Amino acid sequence: MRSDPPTPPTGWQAIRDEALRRIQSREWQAGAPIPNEAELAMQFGCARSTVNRALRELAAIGLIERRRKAGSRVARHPLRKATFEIPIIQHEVEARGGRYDFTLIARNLGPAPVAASSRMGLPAGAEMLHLQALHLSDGRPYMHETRWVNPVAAPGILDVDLARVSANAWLVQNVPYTRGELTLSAAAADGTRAEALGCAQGEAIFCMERITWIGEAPVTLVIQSYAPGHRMTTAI
Amino acid sequence: MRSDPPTPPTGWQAIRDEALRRIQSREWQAGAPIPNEAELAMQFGCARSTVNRALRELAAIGLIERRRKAGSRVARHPLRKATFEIPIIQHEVEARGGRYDFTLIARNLGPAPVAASSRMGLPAGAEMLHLQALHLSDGRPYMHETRWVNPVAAPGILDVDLARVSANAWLVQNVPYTRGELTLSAAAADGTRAEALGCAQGEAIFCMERITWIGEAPVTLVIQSYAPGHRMTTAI
DNA sequence: GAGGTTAATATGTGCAGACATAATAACAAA
DNA sequence: TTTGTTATTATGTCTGCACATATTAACCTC
Repeated sequence: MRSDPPTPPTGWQAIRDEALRRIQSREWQAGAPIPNEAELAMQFGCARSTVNRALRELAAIGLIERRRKAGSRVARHPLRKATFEIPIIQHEVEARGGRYDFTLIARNLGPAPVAASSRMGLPAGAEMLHLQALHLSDGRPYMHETRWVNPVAAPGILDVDLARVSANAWLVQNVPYTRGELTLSAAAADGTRAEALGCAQGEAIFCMERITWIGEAPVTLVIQSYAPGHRMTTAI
Repeated sequence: MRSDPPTPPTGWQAIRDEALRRIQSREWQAGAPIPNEAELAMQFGCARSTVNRALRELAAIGLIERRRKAGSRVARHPLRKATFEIPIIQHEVEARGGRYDFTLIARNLGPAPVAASSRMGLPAGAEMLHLQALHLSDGRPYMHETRWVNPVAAPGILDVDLARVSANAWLVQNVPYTRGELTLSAAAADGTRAEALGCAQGEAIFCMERITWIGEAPVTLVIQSYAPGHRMTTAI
């Protein structure tokens, strides 16, 4: 049940861990400066660059703050960061031991509602491809997805048979994005989603919304609604 | 409105960006190997370690996959990672321009319900401190928090006036954790939370659950329920 | 062929030294 | 006191080199 590495790390990771230990044991107090890199290099008998590497990793996870000339100090408010992997639905389902499948519920090309176009920064009534799909695990509804695709940014998508290839899979392979925004929220299941997910209307569902851009052009807005009870977990 | 750095990056960041550009322009195709570090160092006229640094960053965000001897290749499924900062409520509220305040609703020392103790891996009926608090923004409910604290791992907390100092603030300053787990989900507001948050019972609320350990000992389990409409956003 | 051994190779990490840069402290001038 | 200038300092980064290590490819034996 233990997932720790059996052998203790060496090199820069050992130094990172030792620094971690000193922080956690309050040997290095919150808010207080820690010895500078050169001194730590002496203590650990290694090069400064090795210490630098170790401390840089700690700074990356928000445990220490570093400033030139001022040195490094233990973060007073360990503004820790949590990292989630943005799931690829098929993998996620299969990792849970389910058989993956998906159904294209709707496909319409036409003017998008203002709610969608404005989220994407496009003029009202812009022509967009609207898709609705249901992702299944062992034949049971797993996640409902409603998506708008800007055909200007992803022209090829109009010729794809999206009942065979999921829009996400196609986009990821064919229209790499340069920037994106991800929003998590909770929402009550409306009629459409309740029906698709097979749950009661008004039930609380976990939503993940993504917008991606290629350069300045918005590519797609997707709202994924998970079946009730879905949880997204990560180690911190 | 533009947040890009005005001056283009130099050094390893320039190389990272150039590699990024080649991936996004499909000059380096998804799934295909990219030139090895030594060759790229030649191309860019820099040392291999500089290329190494750049590619390591790209690997860290999941855009390329690296294996010894096999070399680096563009990830076929850009399993991108999203990083959220775990919010410190006071800062979050103030960043949104609100005035922060909080109220301790309940404080009980006694055997914890099985749901809580089992989540923390403690025997049923273990003695724990149970707290309920409401965090306010401009006097309006912002987030409801229910928390169990293991007094064995955080003994000092029993003597703290938790109506003045929030449990989170005290714990963060006094009991650094070595490991944690964070879970996001959606839930329907039960009676307690609906009343506290001033919303209808059954309304969908966004929940963040955290468990932290110090060594092998569980420290605290906290379930934070945000007022309806809360959204958690990050750039990817 | 199947299976095992050996060599080749790309990345991972280390070192010492150098200079760049940001932020501070010390100092001087108004 | 305030303001501007000049060191000083710790981190940021780069270089060139070296060796470690994981993984593959080539080879050899049966």
